[in-house]
Amino acid sequence: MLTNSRLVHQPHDHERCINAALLCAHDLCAEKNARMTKTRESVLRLLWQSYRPLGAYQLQDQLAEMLDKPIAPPTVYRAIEFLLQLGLIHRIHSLNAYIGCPFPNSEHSNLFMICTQCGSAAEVAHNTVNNVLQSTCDKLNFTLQRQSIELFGLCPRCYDNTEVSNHD
Amino acid sequence: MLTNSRLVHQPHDHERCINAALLCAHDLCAEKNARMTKTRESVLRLLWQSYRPLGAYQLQDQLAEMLDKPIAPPTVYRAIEFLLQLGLIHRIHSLNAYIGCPFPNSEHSNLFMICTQCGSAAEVAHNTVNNVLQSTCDKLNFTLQRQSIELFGLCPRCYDNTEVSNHD
DNA sequence: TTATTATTGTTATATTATAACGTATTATGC
DNA sequence: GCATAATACGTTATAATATAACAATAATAA
Repeated sequence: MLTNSRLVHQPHDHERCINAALLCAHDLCAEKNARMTKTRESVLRLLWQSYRPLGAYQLQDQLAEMLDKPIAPPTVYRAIEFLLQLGLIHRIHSLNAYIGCPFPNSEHSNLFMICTQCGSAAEVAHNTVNNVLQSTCDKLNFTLQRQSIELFGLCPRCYDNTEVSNHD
Repeated sequence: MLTNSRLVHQPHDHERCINAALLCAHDLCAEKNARMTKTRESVLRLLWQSYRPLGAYQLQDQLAEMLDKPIAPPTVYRAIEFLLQLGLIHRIHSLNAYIGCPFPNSEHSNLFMICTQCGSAAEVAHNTVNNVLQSTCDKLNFTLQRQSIELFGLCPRCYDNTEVSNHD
């Protein structure tokens, strides 16, 4: 199992995560002959900075501030589209929001655990899950191409907080 | 495993399915003291009639035709909201569309197999899948509340058609 | 340098969803 | 039955999300 769950839910030096992700993104672009422009990198950085998925118009606001100039929706959506194509970010459909992918190189489940309390989203890649889904598809003669798994509930931290408040 | 996969992908007397679903919906309403009005029943029928999920504005058009009067978006969204609450329909987030639930009574996976060719969506309830997801959440101390699983690929029929055309 | 391609800017608009408030309908107590 | 409350629907306006189309600019290649 591969996950950023602990990093999402526990304090750590997140600047290092962000920098590593950006480096990795640059490498991937070099490899694929794609251009990591200022706009695209800024969007990727913003998505990494946030522990929870950001909507396109939240990104628009933050990007405008970061680049200190007005940004129109198409600019944001183009950057999103580019990063999605490269697998550097994911779309969370049930939230109409986007988030940085912690392991863009590996085959994975596209599985997210989204906290209904704090909004954080952790990604999980788990072969067992993939295998079960694949075999279910096989049984029904469904040729699986891609998947989107969004789990909602309480993250460890918010669960603990709830417990504490229940003791009041 | 519980699924409507075969019904979705093979010819059959679908009128009977629709009528059974409507009857079942009426029962559920009686049980919960909810009102199955004409508008709500019409929306449910339309969603059942279609083998693929329908968007709110597709529903608006079809509902206007069915009831022979103009229908505004809020009317559609209210009916959708009502039916969602009762578990009679589901929302497919990645499509912004809605579909009738073939087994509203049973606990289930909220798992859909959506054909990228014909757009059909079959629902699957599978304990094994649920268990694997639950245990994955347990491992990461994530308290699962609900889930949305959307699998994309080729349904049996479209896969067969593709095979045939590959022989050309 | 010039031609070519890729990216961004800009304006307008499509698509999906909801807020707010008034009217009509249905259920309930008397 | 009738008054009352609760529920559902009609209507208008608008919010939130996303894309189309074309002009301007920047990066790359010839």
